[in-house]
Amino acid sequence: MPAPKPGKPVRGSKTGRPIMALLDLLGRRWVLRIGWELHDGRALSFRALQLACGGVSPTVLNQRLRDLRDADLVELLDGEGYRLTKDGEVLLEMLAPLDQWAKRWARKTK
Amino acid sequence: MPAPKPGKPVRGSKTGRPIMALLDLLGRRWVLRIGWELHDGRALSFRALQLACGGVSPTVLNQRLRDLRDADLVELLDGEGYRLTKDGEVLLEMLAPLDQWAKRWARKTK
DNA sequence: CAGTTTGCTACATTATCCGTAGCATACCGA
DNA sequence: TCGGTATGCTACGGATAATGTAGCAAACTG
Repeated sequence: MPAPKPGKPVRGSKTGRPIMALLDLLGRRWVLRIGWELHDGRALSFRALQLACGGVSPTVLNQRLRDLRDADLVELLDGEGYRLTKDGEVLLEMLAPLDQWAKRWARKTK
Repeated sequence: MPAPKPGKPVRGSKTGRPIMALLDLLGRRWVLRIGWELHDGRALSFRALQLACGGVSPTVLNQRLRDLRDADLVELLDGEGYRLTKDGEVLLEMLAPLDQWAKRWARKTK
């Protein structure tokens, strides 16, 4: 499955609405987690990122990184490793409050 | 794979950190989309929801709905169909700005 | 020149998803 | 009482995606 692009039909939507492409992308396995590990300008090498994600298989990791790079959310810097782009940072700042929500969730679920 | 719970080990994390469980849940296929279709208190029948999601197979849809119900994000109301719980609404309000972001993204990607 | 680290690929196995068909229950009008 | 329709949902077989292990080629390091 190719990386979702706004304007193109994606899984479950032929209209090309940007939000649909985004939901498709973010809903792919490991994408949210990868973003989470890279937030706040943190750059990680392929292997460090793999480790941070609890040992994802390099196959999927690489595929997701390609998806994210195609979407201009992540970039590979020579000698620095992978890092969020400016756009990627903006997107992930939006997801930051999820951490708080999750903590409340944990308290309630007990 | 069982529905992720805060406090329990999930895919890629054995620590039980709530955010990890949440990222696992939200990263499952169709979860974000289902939430998106149900936002703002909208209740949809199983079949209407299936249609709204572009014809997802009922197998996965049911599995995801079960995940979401286990997480108390979604509930099935007799005669009303599926709807977000209060917690679910709060979570989805956080994701609302994604729509704006996606639109800017679309403009840039052109 | 051996050892390490880099990003990444190959390959076989397993898990997940998909599409279609269909079941059981409940309602609704004739 | 008999379709017809809608409900939530399951069965099943085939397609697709993810996993785990091994390893390669290039760059750097001692």
